Amino acid sequence: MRDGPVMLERFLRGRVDEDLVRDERAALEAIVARTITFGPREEVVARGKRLEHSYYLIEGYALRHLSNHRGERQLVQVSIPGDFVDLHAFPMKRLDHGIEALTRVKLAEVPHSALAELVGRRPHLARILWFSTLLDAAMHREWLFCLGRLNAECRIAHLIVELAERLRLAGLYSSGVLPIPLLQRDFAEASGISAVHANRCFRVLQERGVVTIDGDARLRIVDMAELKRLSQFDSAYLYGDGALKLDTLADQE
Amino acid sequence: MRDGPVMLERFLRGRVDEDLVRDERAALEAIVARTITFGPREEVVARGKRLEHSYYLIEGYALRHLSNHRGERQLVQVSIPGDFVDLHAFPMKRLDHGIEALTRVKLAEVPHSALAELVGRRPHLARILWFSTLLDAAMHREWLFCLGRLNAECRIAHLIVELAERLRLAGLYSSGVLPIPLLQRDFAEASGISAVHANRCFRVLQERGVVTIDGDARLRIVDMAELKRLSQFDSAYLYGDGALKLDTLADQE
DNA sequence: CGCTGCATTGAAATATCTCAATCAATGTGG
DNA sequence: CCACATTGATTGAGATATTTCAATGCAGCG
Repeated sequence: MRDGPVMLERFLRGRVDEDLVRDERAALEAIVARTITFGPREEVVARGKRLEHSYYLIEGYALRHLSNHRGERQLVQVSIPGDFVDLHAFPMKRLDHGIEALTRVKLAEVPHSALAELVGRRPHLARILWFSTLLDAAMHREWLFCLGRLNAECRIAHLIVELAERLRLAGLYSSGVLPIPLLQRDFAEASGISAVHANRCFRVLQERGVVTIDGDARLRIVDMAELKRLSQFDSAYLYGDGALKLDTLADQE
Repeated sequence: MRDGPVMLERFLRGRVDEDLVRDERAALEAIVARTITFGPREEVVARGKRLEHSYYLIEGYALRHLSNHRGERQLVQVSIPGDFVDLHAFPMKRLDHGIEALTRVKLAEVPHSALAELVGRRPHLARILWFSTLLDAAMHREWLFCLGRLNAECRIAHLIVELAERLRLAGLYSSGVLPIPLLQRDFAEASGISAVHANRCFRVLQERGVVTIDGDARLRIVDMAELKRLSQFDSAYLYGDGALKLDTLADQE
Protein backbone atom coordinates (compact mmCIF):
# COMPACT_ATOMS: atom_id res chain seq x y z
CA MET A 1 0.00 0.00 0.00
CA ARG A 2 1.10 3.53 -0.67
CA ASP A 3 1.71 6.32 1.83
CA GLY A 4 -1.97 7.22 1.75
CA PRO A 5 -3.75 10.13 0.22
CA VAL A 6 -1.87 13.39 0.24
CA MET A 7 -4.38 15.95 -0.95
CA LEU A 8 -7.13 14.70 1.34
CA GLU A 9 -5.00 13.77 4.32
CA ARG A 10 -6.90 16.16 6.58
CA PHE A 11 -10.42 15.16 5.57
CA LEU A 12 -12.38 14.59 8.81
CA ARG A 13 -9.19 14.26 10.77
CA GLY A 14 -10.04 14.09 14.43
CA ARG A 15 -13.66 13.31 13.65
CA VAL A 16 -13.53 9.81 12.28
CA ASP A 17 -11.49 6.82 13.30
CA GLU A 18 -8.27 7.11 11.28
CA ASP A 19 -8.10 3.43 10.36
CA LEU A 20 -11.63 3.61 9.09
CA VAL A 21 -11.22 6.65 6.95
CA ARG A 22 -7.90 5.98 5.25
CA ASP A 23 -9.34 3.91 2.44
CA GLU A 24 -12.21 6.30 1.96
CA ARG A 25 -9.83 9.23 1.55
CA ALA A 26 -7.87 7.30 -1.04
CA ALA A 27 -11.03 6.43 -2.95
CA LEU A 28 -12.08 10.05 -2.94
CA GLU A 29 -8.67 11.24 -4.01
CA ALA A 30 -8.81 8.88 -6.96
CA ILE A 31 -11.76 10.73 -8.46
CA VAL A 32 -10.36 14.23 -8.06
CA ALA A 33 -10.52 15.72 -11.53
CA ARG A 34 -7.94 18.45 -10.96
CA THR A 35 -6.74 21.02 -8.50
CA ILE A 36 -7.52 24.67 -8.94
CA THR A 37 -6.22 27.83 -7.31
CA PHE A 38 -7.89 31.13 -6.44
CA GLY A 39 -6.26 34.29 -5.15
CA PRO A 40 -7.10 36.17 -1.94
CA ARG A 41 -10.64 37.54 -1.84
CA GLU A 42 -11.55 35.98 -5.18
CA GLU A 43 -15.03 34.54 -5.55
CA VAL A 44 -14.80 30.76 -5.64
CA VAL A 45 -18.46 29.98 -6.19
CA ALA A 46 -21.32 32.41 -6.73
CA ARG A 47 -24.57 32.10 -4.85
CA GLY A 48 -27.28 30.33 -6.79
CA LYS A 49 -24.94 28.66 -9.22
CA ARG A 50 -25.71 25.13 -10.37
CA LEU A 51 -22.74 22.90 -9.69
CA GLU A 52 -21.49 19.70 -11.29
CA HIS A 53 -18.62 19.32 -8.86
CA SER A 54 -17.67 20.17 -5.29
CA TYR A 55 -14.45 21.64 -3.95
CA TYR A 56 -12.33 20.21 -1.18
CA LEU A 57 -9.99 22.72 0.49
CA ILE A 58 -6.41 21.52 0.37
CA GLU A 59 -4.63 24.72 1.36
CA GLY A 60 -5.67 28.17 2.49
CA TYR A 61 -8.87 29.50 4.00
CA ALA A 62 -12.26 30.34 2.58
CA LEU A 63 -15.37 32.20 3.71
CA ARG A 64 -18.94 31.03 3.23
CA HIS A 65 -21.36 33.94 3.34
CA LEU A 66 -24.81 35.30 2.61
CA SER A 67 -25.23 38.81 1.29
CA ASN A 68 -28.17 41.05 0.55
CA HIS A 69 -28.68 43.58 -2.21
CA ARG A 70 -27.23 46.35 -0.04
CA GLY A 71 -23.94 44.53 0.26
CA GLU A 72 -24.41 43.70 3.93
CA ARG A 73 -22.79 40.38 4.47
CA GLN A 74 -23.07 37.63 7.06
CA LEU A 75 -20.45 34.92 7.23
CA VAL A 76 -21.87 31.49 7.94
CA GLN A 77 -18.61 29.56 8.16
CA VAL A 78 -14.86 29.82 7.89
CA SER A 79 -13.48 26.87 5.92
CA ILE A 80 -10.08 25.47 6.80
CA PRO A 81 -7.92 22.84 5.11
CA GLY A 82 -9.63 19.47 5.31
CA ASP A 83 -13.11 20.88 4.73
CA PHE A 84 -15.28 20.46 1.70
CA VAL A 85 -16.45 24.00 1.05
CA ASP A 86 -19.55 23.11 -0.93
CA LEU A 87 -20.23 19.40 -0.64
CA HIS A 88 -23.87 20.14 0.08
CA ALA A 89 -24.13 21.03 -3.61
CA PHE A 90 -23.88 17.30 -4.29
CA PRO A 91 -27.39 16.54 -3.01
CA MET A 92 -28.70 20.11 -3.43
CA LYS A 93 -27.36 20.86 -6.92
CA ARG A 94 -27.02 24.58 -6.30
CA LEU A 95 -25.60 26.94 -3.73
CA ASP A 96 -27.74 29.05 -1.47
CA HIS A 97 -24.70 31.12 -0.45
CA GLY A 98 -21.44 32.39 -1.84
CA ILE A 99 -17.88 31.22 -1.26
CA GLU A 100 -14.91 33.53 -1.23
CA ALA A 101 -11.23 32.79 -0.86
CA LEU A 102 -9.82 34.45 2.24
CA THR A 103 -6.24 33.67 1.27
CA ARG A 104 -4.78 32.03 -1.78
CA VAL A 105 -6.53 28.67 -1.81
CA LYS A 106 -5.79 25.36 -3.46
CA LEU A 107 -8.86 23.25 -4.10
CA ALA A 108 -9.48 19.70 -5.28
CA GLU A 109 -12.35 19.48 -7.74
CA VAL A 110 -14.53 16.42 -7.20
CA PRO A 111 -17.04 15.73 -10.01
CA HIS A 112 -20.52 14.86 -8.80
CA SER A 113 -20.90 12.17 -11.44
CA ALA A 114 -17.87 10.25 -10.18
CA LEU A 115 -18.93 10.90 -6.60
CA ALA A 116 -22.38 9.43 -7.24
CA GLU A 117 -20.84 6.31 -8.70
CA LEU A 118 -18.43 6.03 -5.78
CA VAL A 119 -20.93 6.41 -2.94
CA GLY A 120 -23.15 3.86 -4.68
CA ARG A 121 -20.36 1.33 -4.26
CA ARG A 122 -19.20 2.49 -0.83
CA PRO A 123 -21.89 2.95 1.79
CA HIS A 124 -19.28 3.79 4.42
CA LEU A 125 -18.02 6.65 2.34
CA ALA A 126 -21.55 7.87 1.74
CA ARG A 127 -22.13 7.94 5.49
CA ILE A 128 -18.90 9.78 6.11
CA LEU A 129 -19.65 12.42 3.50
CA TRP A 130 -23.15 12.88 4.86
CA PHE A 131 -21.63 13.22 8.34
CA SER A 132 -19.26 15.92 7.13
CA THR A 133 -22.11 18.03 5.78
CA LEU A 134 -24.01 17.65 9.04
CA LEU A 135 -20.98 18.92 10.92
CA ASP A 136 -21.55 22.16 9.03
CA ALA A 137 -25.15 22.19 10.20
CA ALA A 138 -24.06 21.64 13.80
CA MET A 139 -21.63 24.55 13.51
CA HIS A 140 -24.39 26.70 12.04
CA ARG A 141 -26.56 25.92 15.06
CA GLU A 142 -23.78 26.88 17.44
CA TRP A 143 -23.34 30.17 15.59
CA LEU A 144 -27.08 30.76 15.87
CA PHE A 145 -26.77 30.48 19.62
CA CYS A 146 -23.84 32.90 19.60
CA LEU A 147 -25.62 35.48 17.47
CA GLY A 148 -28.83 35.17 19.41
CA ARG A 149 -27.62 34.97 22.98
CA LEU A 150 -24.06 36.29 23.35
CA ASN A 151 -22.91 39.89 23.25
CA ALA A 152 -20.37 41.09 20.73
CA GLU A 153 -17.28 40.42 22.82
CA CYS A 154 -18.40 36.87 23.63
CA ARG A 155 -19.23 36.14 19.99
CA ILE A 156 -15.74 37.13 18.96
CA ALA A 157 -14.28 35.03 21.76
CA HIS A 158 -16.36 32.10 20.57
CA LEU A 159 -15.17 32.41 17.00
CA ILE A 160 -11.56 32.52 18.13
CA VAL A 161 -11.95 29.39 20.24
CA GLU A 162 -13.85 27.52 17.53
CA LEU A 163 -11.16 28.24 14.98
CA ALA A 164 -8.40 27.21 17.37
CA GLU A 165 -10.20 23.98 18.18
CA ARG A 166 -10.95 23.10 14.56
CA LEU A 167 -7.41 23.90 13.50
CA ARG A 168 -6.10 21.74 16.33
CA LEU A 169 -8.17 18.81 15.10
CA ALA A 170 -6.79 19.38 11.60
CA GLY A 171 -3.24 19.51 12.95
CA LEU A 172 -2.78 23.16 12.07
CA TYR A 173 -2.65 24.84 15.47
CA SER A 174 -0.53 24.48 18.53
CA SER A 175 1.55 27.59 19.14
CA GLY A 176 -1.20 29.91 20.30
CA VAL A 177 -1.15 31.93 17.10
CA LEU A 178 -4.12 31.58 14.78
CA PRO A 179 -2.74 31.08 11.27
CA ILE A 180 -5.85 32.58 9.66
CA PRO A 181 -5.47 36.18 8.46
CA LEU A 182 -9.01 37.28 9.26
CA LEU A 183 -9.52 41.02 9.25
CA GLN A 184 -11.46 42.74 11.99
CA ARG A 185 -14.09 43.29 9.33
CA ASP A 186 -14.31 39.51 8.85
CA PHE A 187 -14.81 38.98 12.55
CA ALA A 188 -17.50 41.64 12.40
CA GLU A 189 -19.23 39.95 9.47
CA ALA A 190 -19.14 36.63 11.27
CA SER A 191 -20.39 38.10 14.54
CA GLY A 192 -23.19 40.24 13.20
CA ILE A 193 -21.67 43.48 14.45
CA SER A 194 -20.11 46.55 12.87
CA ALA A 195 -16.40 46.65 12.12
CA VAL A 196 -16.03 49.58 14.48
CA HIS A 197 -17.52 47.66 17.34
CA ALA A 198 -15.41 44.62 16.55
CA ASN A 199 -12.40 46.85 16.90
CA ARG A 200 -13.51 48.02 20.33
CA CYS A 201 -14.09 44.43 21.40
CA PHE A 202 -10.59 43.46 20.35
CA ARG A 203 -9.21 46.40 22.27
CA VAL A 204 -10.97 45.22 25.43
CA LEU A 205 -9.78 41.65 24.92
CA GLN A 206 -6.22 42.92 24.53
CA GLU A 207 -6.40 45.24 27.53
CA ARG A 208 -7.56 42.35 29.65
CA GLY A 209 -4.65 40.25 28.44
CA VAL A 210 -6.82 37.62 26.76
CA VAL A 211 -5.32 37.95 23.30
CA THR A 212 -2.62 39.96 21.57
CA ILE A 213 -2.54 41.14 18.01
CA ASP A 214 0.94 40.98 16.60
CA GLY A 215 1.93 42.76 13.44
CA ASP A 216 0.38 41.51 10.23
CA ALA A 217 -2.97 40.80 11.92
CA ARG A 218 -1.72 37.69 13.65
CA LEU A 219 -3.95 36.83 16.57
CA ARG A 220 -2.30 35.19 19.58
CA ILE A 221 -4.36 33.48 22.24
CA VAL A 222 -2.96 34.33 25.66
CA ASP A 223 -5.73 33.19 27.97
CA MET A 224 -7.69 30.37 26.36
CA ALA A 225 -9.55 29.60 29.58
CA GLU A 226 -10.95 33.10 29.69
CA LEU A 227 -12.00 32.92 26.03
CA LYS A 228 -13.83 29.68 26.71
CA ARG A 229 -15.48 31.12 29.79
CA LEU A 230 -16.64 34.23 27.95
CA SER A 231 -18.04 32.25 25.05
CA GLN A 232 -19.49 29.42 27.15
CA PHE A 233 -17.60 27.17 24.79
CA ASP A 234 -18.43 23.49 24.76
CA SER A 235 -16.73 21.61 21.96
CA ALA A 236 -19.36 18.86 21.75
CA TYR A 237 -20.87 20.39 18.61
CA LEU A 238 -17.62 19.83 16.73
CA TYR A 239 -17.96 16.07 17.21
CA GLY A 240 -14.23 15.95 17.68
CA ASP A 241 -11.75 13.32 18.78
CA GLY A 242 -13.18 10.42 16.90
CA ALA A 243 -16.89 10.88 17.55
CA LEU A 244 -17.69 8.64 14.61
CA LYS A 245 -16.14 5.30 15.45
CA LEU A 246 -15.55 2.25 13.35
CA ASP A 247 -18.01 0.12 15.30
CA THR A 248 -20.65 2.79 15.02
CA LEU A 249 -20.67 2.44 11.30
CA ALA A 250 -19.96 -1.26 11.14
CA ASP A 251 -22.90 -2.29 13.25
CA GLN A 252 -25.26 -0.54 10.92
CA GLU A 253 -24.41 -2.38 7.78
CA MET B 1 -50.88 -0.03 -5.91
CA ARG B 2 -52.34 1.33 -2.72
CA ASP B 3 -53.29 4.88 -1.86
CA GLY B 4 -49.73 5.68 -0.93
CA PRO B 5 -48.15 6.33 2.42
CA VAL B 6 -50.35 8.09 4.94
CA MET B 7 -48.03 8.90 7.80
CA LEU B 8 -45.30 10.24 5.56
CA GLU B 9 -47.48 11.85 2.94
CA ARG B 10 -45.94 15.27 3.59
CA PHE B 11 -42.30 14.21 3.57
CA LEU B 12 -40.45 16.65 1.29
CA ARG B 13 -43.69 17.73 -0.30
CA GLY B 14 -43.01 20.63 -2.59
CA ARG B 15 -39.30 19.91 -2.57
CA VAL B 16 -39.02 16.72 -4.56
CA ASP B 17 -40.82 15.57 -7.67
CA GLU B 18 -43.93 13.80 -6.39
CA ASP B 19 -43.67 10.89 -8.80
CA LEU B 20 -40.12 10.31 -7.75
CA VAL B 21 -40.72 10.35 -4.03
CA ARG B 22 -43.89 8.25 -3.71
CA ASP B 23 -42.10 4.92 -3.60
CA GLU B 24 -39.47 6.25 -1.25
CA ARG B 25 -42.10 7.42 1.21
CA ALA B 26 -43.73 4.01 1.11
CA ALA B 27 -40.41 2.28 1.73
CA LEU B 28 -39.73 4.55 4.67
CA GLU B 29 -43.16 4.06 6.09
CA ALA B 30 -42.66 0.32 5.96
CA ILE B 31 -39.83 0.51 8.49
CA VAL B 32 -41.59 2.78 10.99
CA ALA B 33 -41.41 0.91 14.28
CA ARG B 34 -44.26 2.72 15.96
CA THR B 35 -45.83 6.09 16.49
CA ILE B 36 -45.42 7.98 19.72
CA THR B 37 -47.09 11.03 21.19
CA PHE B 38 -45.81 13.84 23.40
CA GLY B 39 -47.80 16.58 25.07
CA PRO B 40 -47.29 20.36 24.69
CA ARG B 41 -43.92 21.60 25.92
CA GLU B 42 -42.70 18.09 26.71
CA GLU B 43 -39.09 17.27 25.95
CA VAL B 44 -38.93 14.93 22.96
CA VAL B 45 -35.17 14.39 22.86
CA ALA B 46 -32.55 15.66 25.26
CA ARG B 47 -29.38 17.30 24.04
CA GLY B 48 -26.42 14.98 23.93
CA LYS B 49 -28.47 11.82 23.92
CA ARG B 50 -27.31 8.88 21.83
CA LEU B 51 -30.05 7.81 19.50
CA GLU B 52 -30.89 4.52 17.83
CA HIS B 53 -33.84 5.95 15.94
CA SER B 54 -35.05 9.21 14.44
CA TYR B 55 -38.44 10.85 14.66
CA TYR B 56 -40.56 11.99 11.75
CA LEU B 57 -43.21 14.59 12.64
CA ILE B 58 -46.67 13.42 11.57
CA GLU B 59 -48.80 15.96 13.44
CA GLY B 60 -48.14 18.99 15.58
CA TYR B 61 -45.17 21.31 15.89
CA ALA B 62 -41.79 21.01 17.58
CA LEU B 63 -38.95 23.32 18.55
CA ARG B 64 -35.27 22.58 18.08
CA HIS B 65 -33.15 24.64 20.44
CA LEU B 66 -29.82 25.19 22.15
CA SER B 67 -29.69 26.25 25.76
CA ASN B 68 -26.95 27.27 28.14
CA HIS B 69 -26.56 26.62 31.83
CA ARG B 70 -28.37 29.83 32.69
CA GLY B 71 -31.48 28.67 30.88
CA GLU B 72 -31.10 31.17 28.06
CA ARG B 73 -32.42 29.48 25.00
CA GLN B 74 -32.00 29.95 21.26
CA LEU B 75 -34.35 28.22 18.87
CA VAL B 76 -32.63 26.91 15.77
CA GLN B 77 -35.67 25.62 13.93
CA VAL B 78 -39.42 25.19 14.11
CA SER B 79 -40.39 21.73 12.86
CA ILE B 80 -43.70 21.26 11.07
CA PRO B 81 -45.51 18.13 9.87
CA GLY B 82 -43.50 16.49 7.12
CA ASP B 83 -40.14 17.18 8.77
CA PHE B 84 -37.78 14.74 10.37
CA VAL B 85 -36.95 16.43 13.65
CA ASP B 86 -33.66 14.63 14.26
CA LEU B 87 -32.65 12.72 11.16
CA HIS B 88 -29.14 14.08 11.50
CA ALA B 89 -28.79 11.68 14.43
CA PHE B 90 -28.62 8.90 11.85
CA PRO B 91 -25.12 9.83 10.64
CA MET B 92 -24.16 11.73 13.83
CA LYS B 93 -25.39 9.25 16.45
CA ARG B 94 -26.13 11.92 19.03
CA LEU B 95 -27.91 15.23 19.30
CA ASP B 96 -26.08 18.50 19.74
CA HIS B 97 -29.36 20.25 20.63
CA GLY B 98 -32.66 19.56 22.31
CA ILE B 99 -36.12 19.00 20.86
CA GLU B 100 -39.30 20.10 22.55
CA ALA B 101 -42.92 19.60 21.55
CA LEU B 102 -44.62 22.93 20.97
CA THR B 103 -48.07 21.35 20.74
CA ARG B 104 -49.20 17.80 21.18
CA VAL B 105 -47.12 15.94 18.59
CA LYS B 106 -47.46 12.59 16.90
CA LEU B 107 -44.16 11.13 15.74
CA ALA B 108 -43.13 8.16 13.65
CA GLU B 109 -40.14 6.33 15.08
CA VAL B 110 -37.68 5.16 12.42
CA PRO B 111 -34.99 2.75 13.68
CA HIS B 112 -31.50 3.54 12.43
CA SER B 113 -30.73 -0.14 11.89
CA ALA B 114 -33.60 -0.55 9.43
CA LEU B 115 -32.80 2.79 7.87
CA ALA B 116 -29.21 1.74 7.26
CA GLU B 117 -30.35 -1.41 5.55
CA LEU B 118 -32.86 0.53 3.48
CA VAL B 119 -30.55 3.25 2.19
CA GLY B 120 -28.02 0.58 1.29
CA ARG B 121 -30.56 -0.86 -1.12
CA ARG B 122 -32.02 2.44 -2.29
CA PRO B 123 -29.51 5.07 -3.36
CA HIS B 124 -32.33 7.42 -4.38
CA LEU B 125 -33.76 7.34 -0.91
CA ALA B 126 -30.34 7.91 0.60
CA ARG B 127 -29.94 11.00 -1.57
CA ILE B 128 -33.36 12.28 -0.63
CA LEU B 129 -32.74 11.84 3.08
CA TRP B 130 -29.38 13.55 2.79
CA PHE B 131 -31.08 16.37 0.91
CA SER B 132 -33.64 16.78 3.68
CA THR B 133 -30.95 17.22 6.33
CA LEU B 134 -29.19 19.79 4.16
CA LEU B 135 -32.43 21.74 3.91
CA ASP B 136 -32.07 22.21 7.66
CA ALA B 137 -28.56 23.52 7.15
CA ALA B 138 -29.77 25.97 4.50
CA MET B 139 -32.45 27.21 6.87
CA HIS B 140 -29.85 27.59 9.61
CA ARG B 141 -27.77 29.76 7.28
CA GLU B 142 -30.73 31.96 6.49
CA TRP B 143 -31.40 32.38 10.20
CA LEU B 144 -27.76 33.31 10.70
CA PHE B 145 -28.23 36.12 8.22
CA CYS B 146 -31.37 37.24 10.02
CA LEU B 147 -29.76 37.25 13.44
CA GLY B 148 -26.62 38.92 12.19
CA ARG B 149 -27.97 41.54 9.84
CA LEU B 150 -31.66 42.28 10.49
CA ASN B 151 -33.16 44.22 13.37
CA ALA B 152 -35.67 42.68 15.73
CA GLU B 153 -38.77 43.64 13.79
CA CYS B 154 -37.37 42.29 10.53
CA ARG B 155 -36.29 39.04 12.16
CA ILE B 156 -39.81 38.45 13.38
CA ALA B 157 -41.18 39.30 9.96
CA HIS B 158 -38.78 36.80 8.44
CA LEU B 159 -39.83 34.03 10.76
CA ILE B 160 -43.48 34.65 9.98
CA VAL B 161 -42.86 34.51 6.24
CA GLU B 162 -40.68 31.43 6.47
CA LEU B 163 -43.30 29.55 8.44
CA ALA B 164 -46.06 30.59 6.05
CA GLU B 165 -43.99 29.49 3.07
CA ARG B 166 -42.97 26.14 4.57
CA LEU B 167 -46.53 25.45 5.67
CA ARG B 168 -47.74 26.30 2.20
CA LEU B 169 -45.34 23.77 0.68
CA ALA B 170 -46.60 21.19 3.17
CA GLY B 171 -50.20 21.99 2.29
CA LEU B 172 -50.98 23.42 5.72
CA TYR B 173 -51.45 27.11 5.01
CA SER B 174 -53.66 29.13 2.78
CA SER B 175 -56.06 31.26 4.78
CA GLY B 176 -53.61 33.84 6.09
CA VAL B 177 -53.71 32.47 9.62
CA LEU B 178 -50.61 30.70 10.88
CA PRO B 179 -51.77 27.46 12.50
CA ILE B 180 -48.74 27.37 14.83
CA PRO B 181 -49.42 28.51 18.41
CA LEU B 182 -46.04 30.15 18.98
CA LEU B 183 -45.90 32.42 22.00
CA GLN B 184 -44.27 35.80 21.82
CA ARG B 185 -41.59 34.25 23.99
CA ASP B 186 -40.99 31.65 21.28
CA PHE B 187 -40.62 34.35 18.65
CA ALA B 188 -38.18 36.06 21.01
CA GLU B 189 -36.16 32.89 21.50
CA ALA B 190 -36.02 32.34 17.76
CA SER B 191 -35.07 35.93 17.05
CA GLY B 192 -32.43 36.42 19.69
CA ILE B 193 -34.33 39.20 21.46
CA SER B 194 -36.11 39.58 24.78
CA ALA B 195 -39.78 38.69 25.12
CA VAL B 196 -40.53 42.29 26.03
CA HIS B 197 -38.97 43.55 22.86
CA ALA B 198 -40.76 40.93 20.79
CA ASN B 199 -43.99 42.26 22.21
CA ARG B 200 -43.13 45.79 21.15
CA CYS B 201 -42.26 44.58 17.67
CA PHE B 202 -45.60 42.83 17.34
CA ARG B 203 -47.36 45.96 18.46
CA VAL B 204 -45.62 47.96 15.74
CA LEU B 205 -46.47 45.33 13.13
CA GLN B 206 -50.10 45.43 14.20
CA GLU B 207 -50.28 49.21 14.27
CA ARG B 208 -48.95 49.32 10.74
CA GLY B 209 -51.57 46.83 9.64
CA VAL B 210 -49.09 44.14 8.66
CA VAL B 211 -50.45 41.41 10.90
CA THR B 212 -53.25 40.97 13.40
CA ILE B 213 -53.28 38.83 16.48
CA ASP B 214 -56.67 37.28 17.02
CA GLY B 215 -57.70 35.73 20.27
CA ASP B 216 -55.89 32.59 21.30
CA ALA B 217 -52.58 33.80 19.91
CA ARG B 218 -53.56 33.22 16.30
CA LEU B 219 -51.38 35.25 13.97
CA ARG B 220 -53.01 36.49 10.80
CA ILE B 221 -50.92 37.81 7.95
CA VAL B 222 -52.56 40.91 6.49
CA ASP B 223 -49.80 42.34 4.33
CA MET B 224 -47.50 39.58 3.16
CA ALA B 225 -45.74 41.88 0.69
CA GLU B 226 -44.68 44.17 3.51
CA LEU B 227 -43.45 41.25 5.60
CA LYS B 228 -41.36 40.04 2.68
CA ARG B 229 -40.01 43.52 2.08
CA LEU B 230 -39.06 44.01 5.72
CA SER B 231 -37.33 40.65 5.96
CA GLN B 232 -35.71 40.79 2.53
CA PHE B 233 -37.26 37.38 2.03
CA ASP B 234 -36.07 35.27 -0.87
CA SER B 235 -37.45 31.74 -0.77
CA ALA B 236 -34.56 30.21 -2.72
CA TYR B 237 -33.05 28.76 0.45
CA LEU B 238 -36.14 26.60 0.97
CA TYR B 239 -35.44 24.79 -2.30
CA GLY B 240 -39.17 24.74 -2.84
CA ASP B 241 -41.46 23.82 -5.69
CA GLY B 242 -39.63 20.76 -6.82
CA ALA B 243 -36.03 21.93 -6.69
CA LEU B 244 -34.85 18.33 -6.71
CA LYS B 245 -36.12 16.89 -9.97
CA LEU B 246 -36.32 13.36 -11.19
CA ASP B 247 -33.76 13.86 -13.90
CA THR B 248 -31.36 15.44 -11.45
CA LEU B 249 -31.13 12.23 -9.53
CA ALA B 250 -31.50 9.85 -12.42
CA ASP B 251 -28.54 11.17 -14.36
CA GLN B 252 -26.27 10.54 -11.44
CA GLU B 253 -26.88 6.89 -10.98
C1' DC C 1 4.87 61.08 -2.74
C1' DG C 2 0.29 60.38 -2.81
C1' DC C 3 -2.99 56.23 -2.72
C1' DT C 4 -5.31 52.74 -0.63
C1' DG C 5 -6.94 49.63 2.79
C1' DC C 6 -7.29 48.73 7.40
C1' DA C 7 -7.17 49.99 12.31
C1' DT C 8 -8.45 53.30 15.71
C1' DT C 9 -10.96 56.87 18.28
C1' DG C 10 -14.72 60.10 19.81
C1' DA C 11 -19.35 61.64 20.05
C1' DA C 12 -24.07 61.40 19.27
C1' DA C 13 -27.98 58.58 17.80
C1' DT C 14 -30.48 54.33 18.00
C1' DA C 15 -31.73 49.69 19.37
C1' DT C 16 -32.41 46.69 22.77
C1' DC C 17 -32.44 45.05 27.58
C1' DT C 18 -33.76 44.88 32.33
C1' DC C 19 -36.69 45.63 35.97
C1' DA C 20 -40.96 46.39 37.80
C1' DA C 21 -45.68 46.87 37.56
C1' DT C 22 -50.23 45.99 35.59
C1' DC C 23 -53.72 43.53 32.98
C1' DA C 24 -56.42 39.78 31.04
C1' DA C 25 -57.62 35.12 30.63
C1' DT C 26 -57.73 30.72 32.60
C1' DG C 27 -57.98 27.21 35.85
C1' DT C 28 -58.47 25.35 40.64
C1' DG C 29 -60.13 24.46 45.15
C1' DG C 30 -63.51 25.54 48.44
C1' DC D 1 -70.02 31.49 42.79
C1' DC D 2 -65.78 33.45 44.84
C1' DA D 3 -60.82 33.83 46.09
C1' DC D 4 -56.65 32.89 44.49
C1' DA D 5 -52.69 31.39 41.65
C1' DT D 6 -50.71 31.03 37.12
C1' DT D 7 -49.47 32.26 32.60
C1' DG D 8 -48.77 35.26 28.97
C1' DA D 9 -49.30 39.97 27.15
C1' DT D 10 -48.49 44.77 27.86
C1' DT D 11 -46.46 49.16 29.33
C1' DG D 12 -43.11 52.65 31.25
C1' DA D 13 -38.64 54.20 32.60
C1' DG D 14 -33.94 53.99 33.02
C1' DA D 15 -29.68 51.42 31.87
C1' DT D 16 -26.76 49.29 28.51
C1' DA D 17 -25.12 47.75 24.00
C1' DT D 18 -24.31 48.81 19.54
C1' DT D 19 -24.43 51.71 15.36
C1' DT D 20 -23.34 55.52 12.58
C1' DC D 21 -20.67 59.19 11.11
C1' DA D 22 -16.61 61.55 10.84
C1' DA D 23 -11.98 62.06 11.53
C1' DT D 24 -7.22 60.38 12.24
C1' DG D 25 -3.28 57.26 12.07
C1' DC D 26 -0.48 54.01 9.88
C1' DA D 27 1.62 50.81 6.74
C1' DG D 28 2.44 49.04 2.20
C1' DC D 29 2.84 50.13 -2.53
C1' DG D 30 3.17 51.93 -7.29
